[in-house]
Amino acid sequence: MIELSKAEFEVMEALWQGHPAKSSEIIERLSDDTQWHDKTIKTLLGRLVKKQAVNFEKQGRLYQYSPTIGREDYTLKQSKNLIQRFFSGRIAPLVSGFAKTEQLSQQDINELKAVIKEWEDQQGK
Amino acid sequence: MIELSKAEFEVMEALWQGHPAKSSEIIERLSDDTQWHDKTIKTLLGRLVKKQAVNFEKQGRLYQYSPTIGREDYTLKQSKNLIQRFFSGRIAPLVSGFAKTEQLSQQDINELKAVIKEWEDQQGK
DNA sequence: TCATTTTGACTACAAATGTAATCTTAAAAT
DNA sequence: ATTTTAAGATTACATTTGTAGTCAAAATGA
Repeated sequence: MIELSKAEFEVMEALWQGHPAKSSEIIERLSDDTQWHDKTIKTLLGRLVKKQAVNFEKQGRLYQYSPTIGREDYTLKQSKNLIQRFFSGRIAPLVSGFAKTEQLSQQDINELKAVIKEWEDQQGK
Repeated sequence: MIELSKAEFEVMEALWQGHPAKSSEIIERLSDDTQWHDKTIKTLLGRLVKKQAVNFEKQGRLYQYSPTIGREDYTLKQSKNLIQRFFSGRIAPLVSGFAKTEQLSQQDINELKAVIKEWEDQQGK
């Protein structure tokens, strides 16, 4: 599985916002959230290409970069990995701990209910 | 916040199992799960002391190590951090994604229901 | 008592990571 | 046409991490 460092993940975020994208666009997008030097971002892009999390096509002398992995896939895999390591693969302890100190919205509750309903329908079947 | 590497976290796991503990005990516990050389574990223990995740008391020429941070605290903080970075701080997307590919137990479901109930009681109040 | 083992302290070293700077070449500006 | 700029390639360098090895002192065994 492709592993991304935190900085690399930030670059992926910028790329997931829209692609293919030129390095100048990625740098532009990241300028909102970070103070990174453009050289830094180029370095990170290069590492992402090496890791095959990103690929590019040449448009003349410019490169058009695209992610090779989806945000959903990546974040979910990482989340599962953490849940495995920290909570023996069970999600409920995480949710109850989380709920104790974080604000849950009505939408969160609705989505949790939907998950439960789906599970119960599955059981009855 | 104290940040632990993966290897350091494994050592903490061994220490959380029971403490204070001598390095020989920690090494013994870790021998079940890893192939680490005892020197490696000593190094990691030293780094944990430096990071102040662990402290020790001298018992003669031996050290008795103890964690300074709780497992619950640490894992929950890291989880929140991940939820923040990956899901804008909302837990529901994680839960629904998780539920799609992982097995949920009846216990998980019960705990999720309890979280929901608590939230709803809070709202009505 | 002398050799051996064990503990903790210190040192080692490659890979990954954060954070750029320099070099080369082509395009853009004057 | 020459200078300046911008992109990508290559190089740099400190810190963190994984994974030990060496050294000194104390304890233990023969």
